[in-house]
Amino acid sequence: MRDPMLECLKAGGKKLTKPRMAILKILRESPLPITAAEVHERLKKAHCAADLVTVYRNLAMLQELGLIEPVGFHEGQTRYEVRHGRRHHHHIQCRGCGRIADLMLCPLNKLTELVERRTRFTVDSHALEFFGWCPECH
Amino acid sequence: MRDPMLECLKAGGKKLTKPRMAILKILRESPLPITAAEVHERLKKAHCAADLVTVYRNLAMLQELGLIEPVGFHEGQTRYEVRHGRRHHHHIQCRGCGRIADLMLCPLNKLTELVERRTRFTVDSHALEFFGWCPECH
DNA sequence: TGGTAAATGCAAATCGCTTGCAACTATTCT
DNA sequence: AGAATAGTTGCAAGCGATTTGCATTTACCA
Repeated sequence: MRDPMLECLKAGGKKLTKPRMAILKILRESPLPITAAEVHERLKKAHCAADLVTVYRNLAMLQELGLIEPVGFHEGQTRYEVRHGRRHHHHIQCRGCGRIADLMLCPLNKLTELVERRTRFTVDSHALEFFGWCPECH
Repeated sequence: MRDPMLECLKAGGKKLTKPRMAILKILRESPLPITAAEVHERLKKAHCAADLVTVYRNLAMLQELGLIEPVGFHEGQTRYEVRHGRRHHHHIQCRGCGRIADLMLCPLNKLTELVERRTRFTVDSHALEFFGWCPECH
């Protein structure tokens, strides 16, 4: 097999069903975080249509296994992005057209320690998104 | 008058109604970001009950005027926090009990320029939240 | 004080997401 | 290969957060 994501699924006692494989493929092919509705839409286009409920259930499961990560932009819906094999990074979204771009940087490695010292929390993860205007929108 | 928030409302052609003033008071008295439902609840307790719809409409309006700011923790609901007169800062939320704490720091002043150079977006704002475990939860 | 634009409350609608359940299907065990 | 079974799926219904339509009320400027 030799596919770390599939191996992780097996290790978790998950079955490699047709809808699941199609959903995973779509997630892996998307360079940017996508919503459940978008996954569902792309399934249709790829003639592997699965129910939207199935999409939600698989997204939840993949997130639990740590294979995908939620990304939020205050849009009223959650986007997801594959984690495996991709470097930790953040995003910027255009306030005009909603376009999202990857931001291959993270200034927080050093800061985490400071946050832990100040708050006495154990920091587990963080979310960082930028908002602004893309070249086309202004 | 001499209240910058009220002045901003007037400048926007907004009326200073009773429900609105009560909502504003609650937001200003909350040291941490709160949800629409929480505002609504506290209105009741303060015997200034207003409809939940009114709360939502006012939150949307205050956000448009830039007087309050949304804060998201992937909770399925949006929290809001007064901006005026408070220093720019971020938050950390406990994955166990949901408790939120202020984090009076922002490592992004310098970074914004780099982001703009790299993406060609004009950066307008950013959101940064930390997640972890508070002392009580572990 | 009256006129008017804005705001409110109520009911109903919408949206993103979750749950219950009966019908399937990938895997595992003979 | 075939049966047993645990995990999955689709459909219908449910749910919580937020929005919309509309008739009624209210702040506030002339």
